[in-house]
Amino acid sequence: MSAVKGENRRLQKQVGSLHQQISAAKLIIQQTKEERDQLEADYSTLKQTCNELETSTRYLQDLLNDTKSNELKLYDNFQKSFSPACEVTVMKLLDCNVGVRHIGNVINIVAELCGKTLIDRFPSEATVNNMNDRRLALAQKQVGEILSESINLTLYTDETSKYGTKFGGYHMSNSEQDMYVIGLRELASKSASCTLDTLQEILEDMNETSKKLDGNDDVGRKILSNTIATMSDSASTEKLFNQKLEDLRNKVLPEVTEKWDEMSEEAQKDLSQMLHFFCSLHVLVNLAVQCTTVLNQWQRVEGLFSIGS
DNA sequence: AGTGTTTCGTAGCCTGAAGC
DNA sequence: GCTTCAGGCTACGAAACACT
Repeated sequence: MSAVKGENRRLQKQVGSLHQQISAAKLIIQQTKEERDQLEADYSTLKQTCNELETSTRYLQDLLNDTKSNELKLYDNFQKSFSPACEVTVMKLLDCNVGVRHIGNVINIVAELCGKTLIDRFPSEATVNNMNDRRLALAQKQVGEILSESINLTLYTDETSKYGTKFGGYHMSNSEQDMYVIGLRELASKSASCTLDTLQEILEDMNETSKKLDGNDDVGRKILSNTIATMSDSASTEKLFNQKLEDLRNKVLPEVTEKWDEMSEEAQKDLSQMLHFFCSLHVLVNLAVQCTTVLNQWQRVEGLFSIGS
């Protein structure tokens, strides 16, 4: 009996020892796992650093080659397009009001000044025009981005006729008083609905551009919801336009405002409220026209009296 | 994706005449 | 000598088209 007990104790000891060994093994496995994770993280960091260094080396090598070489290559024959640096240069020259027909020559002349010779080709007028279209699209996207992030926007609208064609100008300013042109479009008529349709068209275009470039298709609605005031002339159509704009904005507000449903009715009403300002220049112009007519009349009467005397 | 060419209407520069 | 004005000229952007 005592032998059995002794054997039992021995076995229990062995089991205890095995448990200790298992725990130690588990600990080692855990430590190994942690070390492996750490090594993997280090490897990833080193790989990233290595890639960055390779990129820097390539850049410096290109820079060195460019410095050594007298040749300037703007066109990539493999990709069949001009380099991004060339396109940026063209856009900068267009910003300086260099005519599209002269861009190529300007690049050539400046290259000569820097002791470089252009190889292959430089952008033609048609290519510059294409780049200009892309420049405008980029500008539209940038304006859309800025305005959608701004608060307290004011919308300025005005219409004019030129050689029988009607045009609408749309501008916006933010709380820092920075002014942005968002569109100058041809209008079918100066009616309020047509003016509003064109504004919606402009916002939709901004949406499309933003969507194509970074997948954001909410720019137009954000700009509309951020618009809290309008400024226009005193034409009756403008007053109707303002009303229609408010209606449109009220439709959009619940869709883009966070926790709209949790807001009190009063808070919702405050957010929906818009301010409308009207330019009085036309009143002054009309006054000046009337004054001129009266003064001419008076001058004529005075003249008659002088002749009479 | 880019080139070359043409057409159109417009804006702005240049120049000469006239007036002060 | 300066300013203003009108007319001519040039360059411009935009669009269209055929082509590479």
